Amino acid sequence: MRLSRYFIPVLKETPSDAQIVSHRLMLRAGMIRQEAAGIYAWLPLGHRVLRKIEQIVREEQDRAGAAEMLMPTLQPADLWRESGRYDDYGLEMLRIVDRHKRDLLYGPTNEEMITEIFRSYCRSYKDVPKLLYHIQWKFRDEIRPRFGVMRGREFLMKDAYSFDLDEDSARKAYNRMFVAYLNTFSRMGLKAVPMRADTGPIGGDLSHEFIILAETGESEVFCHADLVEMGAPGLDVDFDGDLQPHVDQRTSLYAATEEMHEPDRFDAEVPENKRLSARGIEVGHIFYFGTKYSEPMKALLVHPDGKERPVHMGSYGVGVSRLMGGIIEASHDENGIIWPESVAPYGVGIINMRADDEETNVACEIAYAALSKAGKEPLLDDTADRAGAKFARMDLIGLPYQLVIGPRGLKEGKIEVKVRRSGEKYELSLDDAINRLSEGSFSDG
RNA sequence: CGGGGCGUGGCUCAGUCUGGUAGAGCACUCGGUUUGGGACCGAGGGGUCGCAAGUUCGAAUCUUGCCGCCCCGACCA
Repeated sequence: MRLSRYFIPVLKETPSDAQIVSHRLMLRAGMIRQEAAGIYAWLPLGHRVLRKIEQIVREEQDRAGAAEMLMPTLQPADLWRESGRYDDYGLEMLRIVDRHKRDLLYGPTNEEMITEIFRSYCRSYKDVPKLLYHIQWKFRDEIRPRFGVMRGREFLMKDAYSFDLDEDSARKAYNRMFVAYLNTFSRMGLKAVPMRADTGPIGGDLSHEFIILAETGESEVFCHADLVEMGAPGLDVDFDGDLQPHVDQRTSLYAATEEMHEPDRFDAEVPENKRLSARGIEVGHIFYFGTKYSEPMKALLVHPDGKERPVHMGSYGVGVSRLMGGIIEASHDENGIIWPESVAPYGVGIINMRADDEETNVACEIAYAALSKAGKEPLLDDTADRAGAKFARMDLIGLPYQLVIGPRGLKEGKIEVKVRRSGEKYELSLDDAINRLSEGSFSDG
């Protein structure tokens, strides 16, 4: 993409509304525009990152054996009357009446609808297990939206739903999602720690929140420090094999959010030098809830013994739009965003230092064509702006690598590569720079 | 929803207390000088002062109502 025809309305000054760093940087980098409290338009740069995050989530869901589908944003109220949640959900649910005076709602989640779909087609123990997911916009009319896209009213979410014969088999689905989440967040450059979450009336140990540590996190969290650096199982993990060891390895160490925290246990189980208390951002939540919906909604399976019993379900959410804020919170400096390569809107920023210099233009075009061909998705700054403005803007939008091409360097046959994260600069020939960027032989640390 | 605050060119804000008919910086347009880390000089365009009613000779400024937005709290992917 050429910047001269692209649309990145960067802001020099920080909008007064934004308090936390990710919100500020997203506004300043021209990624989003607020249209109402907690409702945002995604401008081209923000939209590209959103799609990259979404795609990683999708790939890891598919790898874990989940099947993608898409449910509507609007749902009939009757579905929610069946589960009893129409009245329970309260004002957070946005209710809409259509021209026929039928009650609708903008879905805050999809348990009811997926249960309705499942029960329509699945009757036998032979029909399970099933693991379905979709990535869809949701709306929760929060009393008080804040923190930009991290706590908006409208948000993009991946939610998966599992259907199994009993709790034991449901645990296998749970473990698939547990491992898939570790890999998903790891691919985005995040260190996500699974923490035991409240299971409500169901009880048991099958609910975890996936938390990334950041100063601006919404809640306080407590965990064994080793969990943070444990890493993910890896993309070659066998999802049809036994995943329990991966889960056990991470659930055997103490990790709890504020509401689940037990100070005495924390002190007893974690050596003093490993006790970590920090702020955390919840980016995923997995939950086994048994027959909570299948029972009232009559999603029943005939078991081998001929008897009907409600199907056992779990749900598994990832806050896709929230993740963007989370990634920025975890990866930025005073000059702007530092995108991990996997979610960066463009791979390399090419800065044309002098758009009126023929030799410079030619070199930029060569680099642009070569990097495009190599799949590096270059963004070429071909504007007539001054050097300082270009550097500042490129730092702000945080592409992992910058290629600086100008007359001064070209005189010596050199151009400059800057690694955004480390600030390291390399003076290279144009060909070397193109080759090394194409191969990915620079490390962004 | 309780508490606090804000709404004035695209952005950041001053002006409101003490009413006199709207300003600055940035951005934008034109001309010139510049050009490797957010240039400089000159000229110019752009504002129903959130909306409505009221008080007044006169309202951005005072009064009332409404709307929107932000922050703290309770609640949430």
